[in-house]
Amino acid sequence: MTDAQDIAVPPATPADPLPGFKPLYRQVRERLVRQLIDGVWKPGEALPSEQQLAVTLGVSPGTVRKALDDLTAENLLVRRQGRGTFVAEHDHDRVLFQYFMLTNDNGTRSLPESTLVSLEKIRANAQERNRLALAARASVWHIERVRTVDGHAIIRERIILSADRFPGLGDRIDIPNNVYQLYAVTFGVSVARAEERLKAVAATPEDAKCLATTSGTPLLEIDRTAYALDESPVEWRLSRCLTEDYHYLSDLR
Amino acid sequence: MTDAQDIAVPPATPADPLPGFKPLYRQVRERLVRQLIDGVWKPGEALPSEQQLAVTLGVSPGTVRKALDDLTAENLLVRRQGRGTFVAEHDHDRVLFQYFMLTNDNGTRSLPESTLVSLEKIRANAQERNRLALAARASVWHIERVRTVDGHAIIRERIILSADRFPGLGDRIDIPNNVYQLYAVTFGVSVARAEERLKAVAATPEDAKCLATTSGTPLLEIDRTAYALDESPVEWRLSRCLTEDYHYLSDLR
DNA sequence: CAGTGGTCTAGACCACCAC
DNA sequence: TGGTGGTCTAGACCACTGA
Repeated sequence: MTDAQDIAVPPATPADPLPGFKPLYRQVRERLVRQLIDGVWKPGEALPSEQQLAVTLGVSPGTVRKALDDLTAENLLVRRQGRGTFVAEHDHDRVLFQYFMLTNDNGTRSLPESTLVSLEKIRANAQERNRLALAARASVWHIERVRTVDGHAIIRERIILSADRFPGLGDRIDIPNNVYQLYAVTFGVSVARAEERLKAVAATPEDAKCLATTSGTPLLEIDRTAYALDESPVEWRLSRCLTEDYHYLSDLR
Repeated sequence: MTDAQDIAVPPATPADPLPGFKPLYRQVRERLVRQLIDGVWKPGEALPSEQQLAVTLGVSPGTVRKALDDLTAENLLVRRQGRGTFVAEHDHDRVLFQYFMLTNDNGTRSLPESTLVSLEKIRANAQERNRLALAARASVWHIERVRTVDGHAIIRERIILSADRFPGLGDRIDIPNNVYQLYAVTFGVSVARAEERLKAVAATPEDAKCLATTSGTPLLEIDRTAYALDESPVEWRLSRCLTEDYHYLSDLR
């Protein structure tokens, strides 16, 4: 067969409207992402084999492979030789290594425990609407937590979520430590990536109380926006961290 | 031809000593990296074409391509369609986007100007020897600079380098703003990647003087170790940044 | 126009895993 | 043992660049 520059459209899917010519493996990638968004395969489940996907999509195995390689590099899929290709889960390790960069100065990494301070639903202010791309009179959840390692409070965090996107979240008695798994399993929202903006700030009196330190102590403020598979903002999280015995690790490459 | 599980060793290069079986494209990658280290192709220069490399190395074009793809993903090479594959340079854009994460809160990015404060050669202390993997009585350069944007001092930085690896550096009248280009062009040392550890600290009186602020002001401390192509530590850099109008941008994905 | 990287295909065999 | 991903090969054609 020679170049078939577009995927033969199988069942019912709105074909890309003359996209200015994307490579085939790009189109395959986007088809797969859309199916991930639609929940065709859930986190932890296996995709069809490369061979099957190639047949289904009417594309050569090499092209499917390239698309899967890309998605794996983006941490959306996990490949296990001899077993298959799986939808990435927000398990302990992924959250620890991909979404938690605070490291003990002695080099060890661990996820702090969380203690819920408050959980309320309020009308979103302008900044919150902007960060989460919400409509004019939308509401949001405010989750306040203190996070501890070995009984030492090191992080004070506030999480802000669209109340529409996470209905009934406030009725939950327990907010698990790993909220990204909660988002995925209970609300069908998978966090695909995040951006963090870091500043050094002075502890407010309230910070000082939560973190057992003194007002004015320098804290590392982490301002995170997390995005879903469709690039919509899912979560706005503001953390303030004591960095006397910890540091934020960033790899430049 | 069927699988040739090892590269045919052309001229004179010590063949890998039974590596426990690395994939061919890995071996190709390592051969290429070694040639980069040896300066066979200098930053900005073009490598031979994929076709030529394949013939030279006695490997199929697809295998060469995979190795080049990996090196490109690591920012060691740059590919330009229709032109060739080039050794990555530490030009303004690379330094700005790969090695300078401080961003104005309004979203603009730019490299601050540098003002040299002091440059001296001293005996390395234990911590410096440890960070730079130096021998017992080695010496180091200390470069102190203040960095400004629009006349505002926002960063105070100290750079520590092995005096042996950068001979005669102290005789230079000018230390350019872009030191990584200096390392590469003048000393043949290419920085390949770096790790940064971030903390919030209180400004010392000296910090306060350099940055036109008050003692105790929260500063973002960036502790960077930069590594060469052979993974040896090249530079230890300690920066203290005013983050009232700036933030450190970190992508989680 | 010739030369380069970029895409796509097709098929072989290897390494690993579960049964 | 059969199925999966991982590697390697071979060759066609496309897209881009510069002379």
